[in-house]
Amino acid sequence: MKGYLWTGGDPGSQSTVPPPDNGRLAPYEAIAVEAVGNVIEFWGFKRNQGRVWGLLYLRGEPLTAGEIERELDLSKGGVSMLLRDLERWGVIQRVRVPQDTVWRYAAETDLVRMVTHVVEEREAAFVTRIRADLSEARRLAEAAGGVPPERLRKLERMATLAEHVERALRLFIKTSRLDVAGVLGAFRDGALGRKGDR
Amino acid sequence: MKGYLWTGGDPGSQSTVPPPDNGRLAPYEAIAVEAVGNVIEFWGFKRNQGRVWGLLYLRGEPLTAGEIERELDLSKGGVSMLLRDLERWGVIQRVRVPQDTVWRYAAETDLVRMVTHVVEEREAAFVTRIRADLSEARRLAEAAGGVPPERLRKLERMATLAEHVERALRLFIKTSRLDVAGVLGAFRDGALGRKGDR
DNA sequence: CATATAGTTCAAGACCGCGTGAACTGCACC
DNA sequence: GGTGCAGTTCACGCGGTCTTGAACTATATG
Repeated sequence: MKGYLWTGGDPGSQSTVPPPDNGRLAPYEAIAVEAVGNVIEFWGFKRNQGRVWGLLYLRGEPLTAGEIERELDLSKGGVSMLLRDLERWGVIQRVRVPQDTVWRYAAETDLVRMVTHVVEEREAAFVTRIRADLSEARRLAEAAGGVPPERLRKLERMATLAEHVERALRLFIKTSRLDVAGVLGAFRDGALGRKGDR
Repeated sequence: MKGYLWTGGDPGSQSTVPPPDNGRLAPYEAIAVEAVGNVIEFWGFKRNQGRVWGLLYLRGEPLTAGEIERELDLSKGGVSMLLRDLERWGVIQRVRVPQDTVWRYAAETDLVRMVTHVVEEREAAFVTRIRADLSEARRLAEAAGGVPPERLRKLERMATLAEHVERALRLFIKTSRLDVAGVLGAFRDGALGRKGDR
């Protein structure tokens, strides 16, 4: 079992078997949370980052680390790191409820923006690099001499190809942004008691 | 060392240290091959699948498994599996040179088509599934009753979002295809002594 | 100041995918 | 039939990533 909250607690009170994990997530919540987890993983982040954000978003009200830990069955340390990441990305916000001592965390609605942003950076940089490599290869090949022109043509073609993919990629991101903008509008008012400052 | 060709061979003849891997790949070849490897890995395939294809494409003429093994410093078994995969995807072709007993492998020019194809399948199916999950979650939530309408709205929004991402994705693939088509045309004649039958 | 709880950090370990290399099959040639 | 090489299959191990859990710091409370 993972829980780590009641350090000295007597675990035998509720039931002998570790309570089957997700403390109390309603089935529909579990599904939704997993869905977000999958999406986010798909885009190259950690699954659990998505799950945490999903939970926070769905719940609407800020949760404490302990609650997240329990609901999502994660370790204390893990939650801490996940929250830090998400905060750095700007997709959750750390809030302090009046006269309460613990931090709570609330979902920003910018998950999409973050994803497209990061993806943009990552992918674009990557594809650009590839292109550069291929140019370099062609340069080298030319310099070396004795390389059949046939091959030079191939290298050139590969580079061109990369260029085109790059263009398509950028277009995708832009489109995705635009296309999603409308949704985001509606989305935005779903944010709860915090201002969307970023 | 990886080489595995001369089973009973005396490895001491050439030099005491294992010949520094990539048998004879020209620097420019190495770069190009790695570039393809990176791209392909980026799209969720195995890096070495890309490297193999890259080598075959660049070389133009069909190579034997042994040659690939040596040039790319892979194991016999590995090469076999990689080639099988690539052949299944239809991006390389197994050819038998007249009066020669070994198989040789030649690059098809359809790498791009394959990538977009597979990506299409994978991603689209994936995103679709997410959407389905989210709908399901909403259904469950409604059925369960007692779920604040606030939440229902959120679930709905997530689903809508997924839908939009899906649309953008499809568009991307289509664009990429079109955009790349021109290049492919030029590409195509780069294929050597084999018919582009598929 | 002592104690308890919230939060952070990081080494150790679980987990997973890939490639290796050995055993095996198949085929050709002698 | 036997030898040798091309090709396939698969259990194992290596290397990477993610998570855990314990030690540690910070902060509040009596």
